[in-house]
Amino acid sequence: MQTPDIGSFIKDLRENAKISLRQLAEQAGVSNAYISQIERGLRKPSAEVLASIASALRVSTPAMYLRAGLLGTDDTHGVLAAIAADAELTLAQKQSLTQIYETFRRENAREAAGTDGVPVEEKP
Amino acid sequence: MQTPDIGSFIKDLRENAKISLRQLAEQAGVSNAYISQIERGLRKPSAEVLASIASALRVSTPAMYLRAGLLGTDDTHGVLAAIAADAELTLAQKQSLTQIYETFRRENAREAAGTDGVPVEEKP
DNA sequence: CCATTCTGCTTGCAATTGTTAACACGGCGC
DNA sequence: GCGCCGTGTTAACAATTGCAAGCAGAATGG
Repeated sequence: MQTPDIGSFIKDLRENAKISLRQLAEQAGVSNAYISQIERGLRKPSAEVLASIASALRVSTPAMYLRAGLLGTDDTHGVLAAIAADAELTLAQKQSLTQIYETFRRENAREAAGTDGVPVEEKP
Repeated sequence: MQTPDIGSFIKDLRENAKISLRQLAEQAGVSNAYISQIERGLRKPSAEVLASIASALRVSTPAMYLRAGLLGTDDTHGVLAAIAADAELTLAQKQSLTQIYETFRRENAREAAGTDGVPVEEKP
């Protein structure tokens, strides 16, 4: 596994924030016992719990996922992730953009020829 | 939940790719029965399984997470997600950049103490 | 000295994930 | 008719998540 351990990452963040196990548990909405087990690597938290903890620790969800090994590297261009995490788009807009982008990518991969009818605008 | 169902999304992608349940299961490395249950909304797949299915269906992991409701809206600027998904950075570089960025953001939030949702207790 | 109140840790327990069987239905060849 | 492979579905099962409740130890104060 690429993740050395997500527990010590969370623990570092928690101690850096100078809050106790129970305080973090309360803010994240999970039990204190579970936080303890997560920090020592005894349990592997789900994505939902991971996101809650990230929110409580003022860390972005993608950052936590990346650390947990849930977000990989080579399967995508950066564009999609940027879309997914952009705070200035609504969820519907994200899904539309994402789906369009994926459709384009699939078609490109299938045909592999440059006959492209719809130009793709690059957004800085 | 904002996601009506992740199952029909997967099913649509699978039928669009014209592959069977078992083919998708094999490529994703999960059981065929489980794919069936997921597509009908009987089970909620974990992030790992979701990522495997996404890979098998040639869809990016963030796109799948977004569709499953695991990736939210208000968590960050697009910067971090872009870092996470950038194929030209090593994992270690991503983590370093991410951590630095998060640290900056935390310090900004701490010093610009004004319109804040959750107060941070400071011990004098 | 004892009570209180922190800290984190351990122990059962319910709910869920994900698998390995099977199952029913349908098409095609003998 | 009978097999054989294909589709998706269901049932029983082991493994895991996540929680409520209680544990020991240290600090503080009556």
